[in-house]
Parts: sequence; C-alpha cells; structure tokens
Amino acid sequence: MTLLLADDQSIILDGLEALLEQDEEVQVVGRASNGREAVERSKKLKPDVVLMDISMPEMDGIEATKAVLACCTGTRVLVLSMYDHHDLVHEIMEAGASGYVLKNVGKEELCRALRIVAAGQQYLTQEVRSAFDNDMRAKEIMGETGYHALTKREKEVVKLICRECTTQEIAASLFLSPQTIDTHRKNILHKLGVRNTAGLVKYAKERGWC
Amino acid sequence: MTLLLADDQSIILDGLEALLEQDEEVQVVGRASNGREAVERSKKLKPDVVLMDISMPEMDGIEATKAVLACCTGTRVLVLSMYDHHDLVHEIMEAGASGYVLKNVGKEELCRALRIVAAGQQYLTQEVRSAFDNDMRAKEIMGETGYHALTKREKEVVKLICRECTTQEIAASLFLSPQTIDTHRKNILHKLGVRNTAGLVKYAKERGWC
DNA sequence: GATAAAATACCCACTTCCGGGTATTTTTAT
DNA sequence: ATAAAAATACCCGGAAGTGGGTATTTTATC
Repeated sequence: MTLLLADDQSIILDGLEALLEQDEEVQVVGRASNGREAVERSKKLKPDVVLMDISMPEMDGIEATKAVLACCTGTRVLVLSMYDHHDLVHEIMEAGASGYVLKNVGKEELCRALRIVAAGQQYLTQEVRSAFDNDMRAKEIMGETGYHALTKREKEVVKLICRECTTQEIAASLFLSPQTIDTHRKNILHKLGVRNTAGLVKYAKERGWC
Repeated sequence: MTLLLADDQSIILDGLEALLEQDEEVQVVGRASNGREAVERSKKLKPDVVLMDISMPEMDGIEATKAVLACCTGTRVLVLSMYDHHDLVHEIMEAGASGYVLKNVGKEELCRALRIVAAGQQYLTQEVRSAFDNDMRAKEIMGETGYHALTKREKEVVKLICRECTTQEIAASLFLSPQTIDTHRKNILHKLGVRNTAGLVKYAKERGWC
C-alpha cells in the first residue's frame, strides 16, 4: 500500500513515517505540508491512500480532499484530525473522504483504518461513528444537508475577524461599505451554525485558517 | 538521557517515540496525555527531560511546566509547540522551561535541542529566537514583565465565552451578576493584550482550553 | 443567452461588548 | 495578623455585533 502523508507540522510527518514504516504493508511514498502540496504530489505519485490533516495553511484538508478525489481515481483519503465535531466530520465525509480517525488513536487502529480504506471501504473511529450516523439519518429525514460552504469573500472576512479586526476596519481594508461586511458576517454565522464571533473564530482555528 | 513525552494526541506520542528511539542516546521512559499526568509521572520517573506540548486538557503545558520544575530538581522541560507567538514563548520561558521548539522542526533539530537542554543549557528554535530576545530587552528597559496570568475564575469565564455564551448567560450559569462578568471580561482582555472576543478565543484555543 | 450564485449595500431595532472608572467583600499568602 | 490578590458589583457612555429583512449589480455556470 502506497501512502502520502499530509500535515503542516514536519515533526509529525517524521513521527508518522517512522511509525508506519514498521508496518511492512505500508510504504510512505511522499509527504506534503499543506493542502496545495498534497494535491500536487497526489497527481504525480498516485498513492493508494492520502493520510490527511484538516488544519493546514494555503489550502485546508477539506478543499484538498475534494481536489485529490477529483483528479486521482483510485486514490482514497483518510482524515487524521484533532477534533471530533459533528460538523467537521460531516463536512469532510461529504467531500468524499473514505474515513476519519482522531489523532488520539493508537498505532494499531491507524494501521487498521489504513487497510480498510485502501480496500475501498469506509472507516470511522468510535468517537465519531454514532454522531455521524445520527447526523446522516436526520439528514435523510429532513432531506437537506444543512451544510453550506463559505464563499471566497466570506473566508476573507473570517480571516480578518480572526485578526481582531472590527467590521469597520475590515470594510476599510477591503474598500467596502461596513454594511456589506455586516451582511457577510450575518451570512457566515448562519452558514456555520454559530451564534457569535467566538464560535466563528473556533471554527476558523479548527481548520487552520488562522 | 531519559525522556518523558507529554502530548494529548497519542498518535503523536507513538510517532515521537518511534522517531526518538532511533537515537541511541535517548530513552523514552514514560508518556503523559495531559498536564496533570505529566507532573505525576515526572515525580515518579525523574526524567532528564520532559518534552511538553502546550495545548493539553486538564492542565495546560504552562502550568505543568511550573509544577514539574517545582518538584523535580534536575528535570528540564523542552516545549514542543505549534505556535511561535511572542506571548506564548515568553510566558512559558518565564515559567522556567529550558527550551522551545516548533512542531515543524525536523528530527535532527529536535534531537539537538534535547541534548542541549539535557546538558542544562537553553535552546530556542530560530523562528522564536529573535522575537524573544527583543522581547527580553524591551522588558529590561521598561522594567516590567507585561505578562499577567489569568485567575481561576477568569479562566472559567474564558471557557464559557468559547462555548458561545453571552455575558448574561455566563452570569446566570455561575450565579453572578452580569456586571461581574463584564468586569472579568475587561480584565481578561487587558491581561491577555487582546482587543476583543476574537483574540480571546484564539488565545484559549492555542492553549487547549477549549 | 438564461439562470444561478456571489458580492455589494441599504433599512430598522435591539443586544452585546468594550473602555473608563470606583468600591466592597472574600481568599490567599506571609 | 496583615497585606496582597481575587472575586464581586456598580456607574456611564459609546462602539460593535446580531437578527430580521430587501435589493441591485457583478460574476460564474450551463
């Protein structure tokens, strides 16, 4: 099984490589330190599985997953994430990932997950499984996904909010009316399903946007 | 050199262990998945160095560092962190850590840092060095540390703010007056040197408080 | 060329938050 | 026992953010 590792912290890449090389079936053929790199390397190396972190600069793991699956048939994505939040799991599984494991799994479970995903099946770690199933059932009943991706402009606004900018300051730096930023803020809160700035910043942090 | 690893993500512990065991001088004698555990294990195992993450549940790496150094003479702490923010570096170095390396270092630099710290010297990774030095010089001139730790109550308030609670809701859940929470909020912003809720939540996220 | 999505901008009303204080009581530490 | 720190609570005023709309222009997309 050929494997591409994508994580923005190189000591983790080193660690994972050292760990996974102990498994004879696994062969680490490449590494990437952000989403963009992960897509480029996938195109060239056509790995069986990409082990992907979500929180990455340049391009986050969610966008990268979509891009990898769009261009590399046969390549699967296994997500290795810090967080077990419903919305995060749902979002990336909808993007086409084959599995989701938390960073607090042991070596054994990670290797098991890799095999399952490489064989074309889904693997969700215990902590996220039940939540995700409930989520899916609710979706089927209600007939809607509930999730709406942010637009380019909205992401830009999020990043400036994370830098402690006020609406006025954001407007000034983007050469727009404060009322436009106000509209963006409202749409962002609604799309992300959060109540206020605190929820918004948490969301951004968990995706490596700041 | 005996080593204790402290990180809340066990796959990272596994990875670091696999990586560092390749170095014959290094011997990993224990692991901890939060600050409290790190202190307990240090007391028992008396390792030469504790390789400590900052973002951990129960007790963060900063408090844990203080506690370890208070009870284990001869044990040094090397911090392994995601962030290169001045305030974070300054805070933990003032707590007594012997070094600070980012998670995007390579294996070689990490091992080098471990040796230097074990020998009783300081090691700061390139990215934080100049910033920290400037910081220290500024402090010497102005004669003040600038940093003020949050109190227990203030941390409690921070956590509730991170859960998207409003001042009113926090007051209700702690059975206090909203004006008290307002005072806490203002003091928190001032102590942390941030402008608003966004900065506050970022701070909390980086320390693993939510 | 039609249609949808995104980006822009405005309205009103209300809540929440921030900046500047002051002051009392309770805990903690020496 | 006493000083210092923490926790509590209030004042005023203004800035910032949220919730509910509507509407126009620009940019993708089919």
